[in-house]
Amino acid sequence: MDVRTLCLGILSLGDATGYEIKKMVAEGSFSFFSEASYGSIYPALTKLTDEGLVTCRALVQEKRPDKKIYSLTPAGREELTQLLARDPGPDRNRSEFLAALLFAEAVSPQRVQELIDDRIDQHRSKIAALETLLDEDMSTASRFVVEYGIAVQRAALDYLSEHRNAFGAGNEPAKRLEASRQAAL
Amino acid sequence: MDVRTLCLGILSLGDATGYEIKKMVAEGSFSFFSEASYGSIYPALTKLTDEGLVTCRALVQEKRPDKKIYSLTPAGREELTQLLARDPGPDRNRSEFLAALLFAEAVSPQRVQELIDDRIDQHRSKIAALETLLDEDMSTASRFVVEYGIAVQRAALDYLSEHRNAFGAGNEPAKRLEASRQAAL
DNA sequence: ACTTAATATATCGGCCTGATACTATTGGAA
DNA sequence: TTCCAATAGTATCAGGCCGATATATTAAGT
Repeated sequence: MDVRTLCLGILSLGDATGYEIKKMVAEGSFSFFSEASYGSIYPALTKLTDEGLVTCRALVQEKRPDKKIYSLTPAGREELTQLLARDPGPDRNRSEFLAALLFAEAVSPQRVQELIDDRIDQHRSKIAALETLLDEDMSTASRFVVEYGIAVQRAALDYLSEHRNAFGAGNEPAKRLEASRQAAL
Repeated sequence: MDVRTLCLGILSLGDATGYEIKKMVAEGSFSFFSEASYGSIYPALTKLTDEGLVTCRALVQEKRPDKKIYSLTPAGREELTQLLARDPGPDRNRSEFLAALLFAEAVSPQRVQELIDDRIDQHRSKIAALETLLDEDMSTASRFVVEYGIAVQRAALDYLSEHRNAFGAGNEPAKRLEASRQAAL
């Protein structure tokens, strides 16, 4: 999902500033499945305004920098509906941690252990943060997404906890692999 | 993890061509946690060659286009060790599917149901594909990563199966949200 | 007194994706 | 048998996005 669609979607839930959108994708329940930087949010908001899909009103603040509050227009809502009608693409998971484990031939078993234990702590923190988000009067969709996130994080945590001793012996190096073996690697 | 490091890591497991590297990240056990396009792999390989971290030998084939087989040099292996010594960044999960659910106010319950059921099928396929990869004489690390992937996919599948009827009634729209509520959204 | 975090908008280099181009062979469907 | 799709390969490019950085003010912690 590109940042343009993400902004449209977030604004469909209520007005917001660029700064608030960034906070929502970084810390809110969006944080589990999306990301976006200022470098993409602000230009997207500007472009959406030019296209008439959102409107912007400036709010002058005395003790803070001025805010630009964006609102979805009917045309924007229509555009979002069109965008959401398409089949969503597959989920994408990226993990430097898992990559490091796969390439860890040169890394000591102690270091691997440390990496796994750190990751276990991080999953615990993430789960705690997601549980904080749970709230009795949150929407069905929000609850669904947050609980989904918790379930997945917990599965990772459990797997790591149960297999944290898997890397005992050394690993065997490889030379030139057969093509048939490479796919299974 | 940038494509440069990814190539170095894959080549540390055995020689490969750009085409093979692409196949491994797209279909092999790397597919669960990383991705890379030709547009990044080929330039990365060229640059790594220039830097002396990999070497390239051309293999002329009669009935196929010529191959360029890349091998890691000792300097490349050293560079990889340096790169892997840093703490891995956090995992990143992106999901258009979850986003679509959150923004689904305008979408019919029937469509939501369809979306969830499609996703359930996709998870089943992915799990089956990962299980195919499992092999008795695969390395400890590969097994760990693939099993991790299966565990996570299965958690998602289970959650979806158990909550596929969660979206019964309509959702309530929102106007301007309080900042304190937005974080919890 | 000093530094860190939070509030807020904005730009930019460079990495990366997705699409596309080009060529040739093999396997299966019509 | 003929044709199409998939496979095997390398390669480029427009445009999207991240991460870092700049700027400025205030609150709070040390």
